[in-house]
Amino acid sequence: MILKKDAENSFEAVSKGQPKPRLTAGQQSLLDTLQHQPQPLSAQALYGVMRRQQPIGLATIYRALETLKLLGLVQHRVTLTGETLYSAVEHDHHYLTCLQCGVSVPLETCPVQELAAQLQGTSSFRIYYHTLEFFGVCEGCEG
Amino acid sequence: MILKKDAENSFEAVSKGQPKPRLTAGQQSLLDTLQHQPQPLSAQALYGVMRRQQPIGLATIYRALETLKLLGLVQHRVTLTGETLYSAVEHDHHYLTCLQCGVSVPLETCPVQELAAQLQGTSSFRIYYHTLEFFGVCEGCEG
DNA sequence: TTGCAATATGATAATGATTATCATTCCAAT
DNA sequence: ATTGGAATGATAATCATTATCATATTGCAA
Repeated sequence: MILKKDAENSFEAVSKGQPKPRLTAGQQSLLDTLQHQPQPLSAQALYGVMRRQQPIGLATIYRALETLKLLGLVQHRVTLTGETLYSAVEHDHHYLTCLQCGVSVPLETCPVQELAAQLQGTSSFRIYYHTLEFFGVCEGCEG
Repeated sequence: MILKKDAENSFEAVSKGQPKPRLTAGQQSLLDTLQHQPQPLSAQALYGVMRRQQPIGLATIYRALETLKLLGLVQHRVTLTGETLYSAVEHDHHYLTCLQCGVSVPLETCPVQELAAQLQGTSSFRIYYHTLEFFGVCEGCEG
């Protein structure tokens, strides 16, 4: 999925004849915040970041993330410790994670785009994003 | 990674000159149970299943799953509701999940094997398994 | 075989991220 | 301006997972 970078309302970029919900100020604000992060963030971390700018409740963060996820604007992945990390849907960010120490190394390549496109045609799903993660043991832990 | 199906001790199949820990009775039992499941199961579900055969504590299930994961014998994935599902590492099981209703459709193809092999060489990781998941909205929910 | 040390197990309490609740506030359309 | 519905905040509740700790089991050496 391709996302125009500086679209007024980012939703435009992915809506394809869908009903067009407007983002609330809070949701837009969260999306902006997320788009300026170099790393995926947990809801709690976002809470900390955003609260420095404006008063906002934790529950609102969770709800906004859920909404944005449903709109295909935000994607998630789950760490080994069970926290969910969120990021704006822009590029692919895939990881190689050590099951032992938990360190995650971002990957460059993503061979999944083609399959995604193919699935889009084959299945009856409208595909928003995907996760691809490798798990193993890193050199340091390989003892 | 290829796993001989009826190996005495399944660990043999993936150990490649590693220190060779023996599985405890409980761990082996859990692995057997998992290998006979057609679907990935949560720890709690495994607790329910295994308890019908023999007395076993929930904490033991979690510990055994962790151990087997570190040995490369068991893999995990996390559902939208936050529960972790475990399965024996045998085949690839990838999914297409609806963000709205949560339904998961298993996929057939897996284009990741080559990349995995490549990564094995490039990175300093010993790769055990990977997850590949697509998220979107299914036809029914596409309102 | 006996005894010791290390590891595994069970039961249960504690943790912590996420959700549900509910009263209040904001918005859009009448 | 008024009203109905959605959004928000604060907080309590939920629930999978972890930590704790006492007990049981195993591996190993004498």
